[in-house]
Amino acid sequence: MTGTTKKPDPAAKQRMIDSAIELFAAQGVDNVPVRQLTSHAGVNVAAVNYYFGGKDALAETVFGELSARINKRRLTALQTILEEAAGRKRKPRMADIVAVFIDPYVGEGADTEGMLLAQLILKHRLSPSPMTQRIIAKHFDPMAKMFVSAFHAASPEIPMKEMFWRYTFMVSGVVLSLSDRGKGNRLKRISGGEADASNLEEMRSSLLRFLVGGMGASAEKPES
Amino acid sequence: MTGTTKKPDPAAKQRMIDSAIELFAAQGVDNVPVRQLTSHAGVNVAAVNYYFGGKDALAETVFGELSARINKRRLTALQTILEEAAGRKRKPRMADIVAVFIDPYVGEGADTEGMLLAQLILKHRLSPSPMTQRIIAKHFDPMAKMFVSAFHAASPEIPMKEMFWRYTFMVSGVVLSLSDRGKGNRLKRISGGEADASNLEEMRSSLLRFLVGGMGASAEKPES
DNA sequence: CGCCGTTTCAAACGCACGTTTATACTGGCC
DNA sequence: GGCCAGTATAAACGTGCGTTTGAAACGGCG
Repeated sequence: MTGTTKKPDPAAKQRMIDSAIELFAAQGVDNVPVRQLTSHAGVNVAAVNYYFGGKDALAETVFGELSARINKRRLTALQTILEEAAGRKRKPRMADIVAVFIDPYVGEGADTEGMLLAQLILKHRLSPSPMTQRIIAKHFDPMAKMFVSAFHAASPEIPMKEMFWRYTFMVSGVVLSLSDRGKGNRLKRISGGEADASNLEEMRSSLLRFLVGGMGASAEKPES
Repeated sequence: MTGTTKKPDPAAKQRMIDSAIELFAAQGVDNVPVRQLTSHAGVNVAAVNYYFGGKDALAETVFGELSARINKRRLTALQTILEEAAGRKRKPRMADIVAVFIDPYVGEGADTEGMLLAQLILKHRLSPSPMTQRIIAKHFDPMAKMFVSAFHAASPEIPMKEMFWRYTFMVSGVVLSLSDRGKGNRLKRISGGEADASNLEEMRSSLLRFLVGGMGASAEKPES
């Protein structure tokens, strides 16, 4: 026999999580066969069931940690902005709030994390499952309400109902735009190579302008 | 034997197309097993291969007709707007162009067609295939360029590159927001029932305001 | 050493799906 | 009536997937 052995491998579980993060982010959970994941992690197929109880449970672990981490950061950042505005006796700035929202997707060092987050939201929108439902309800629904009221504080003349709509548009715009990389790359194609969704920095600044304009737009019927 | 016969059924092909439109729009191509489709159309499983050559080819037929129809309408509407603006010696109105873009999704009577269109774009974004690639390249890429230059005509101070970005954000926002119906229904949940993406009329007017604000936003760094 | 709980592994299972096959039936035409 | 191109049908096929199985290997411990 060759030297291949069956030694217990204490780091196996973590390697599976790391592989899951990388592959789920790049391809989406449903496009990653567990065999690809396990071979990428250097682990037997059965390991994912042995350690996590199934592919879905592994995804829940990964998404759960990600969501907690991201929304904790967003929560404190949002509170800082609101308190600072209250200290100045002024309204919070739209652009600051939008930045807090989009930075997990397109901020510095968001590369893998941002895509993973986008994949979670996309998966939940396209085929909501009990697993995605739990994550969204626990981590994102409360955050969403805080964002909406922060937006409302920044532009109080816009009704809350309208803000809920705009929040939905914003989430959708960010999440799906972020997925325009790799093969498809429509932005790059139609722009003749001028713009490219792989350029996160550029995407961030364009997104910021676009979203600030949209979130703060007058609630009257647009005419010109 | 019962009265079930095997008579040739000349309308079978059309019934399959109708069923495909309805089911693909509601569930997405990949979530419609051919057995569901054929039983919905009252037809044998093999019929889709016999008449179309496969599920993918059936989808291409359906999407091809849809895309041609929609973009022909959009093209003439866009030209009317541009000519009318030229006649007035004024810039075209942002809101008019945005309306032309979103109406296939959320305009009057867009219900099934809009969802079907959204499913096509979503499918192409999430897993581009040769089939979706053909449809997009033939019907939508030229249209996209016309939209971008129309937007540029409406707001010439905004660079073309920026407009390509914003066009991507717009497409993403519309398409993914439209998918927030049925089970998930996040908008309805977080808004406490105030807003609901099933209300197309309301969605249209909110979208219009949001997108006009975003597409026309200043290209300078936002500050307040 | 001998045992035992834990971990690893190759193989197989069960299922859902798109597709193909072989056969049976139909209606029109000579 | 007899043939034939076109169509309809049930059954089977092949594939990719997540998961399960049963046995083998390991490491710590008495």
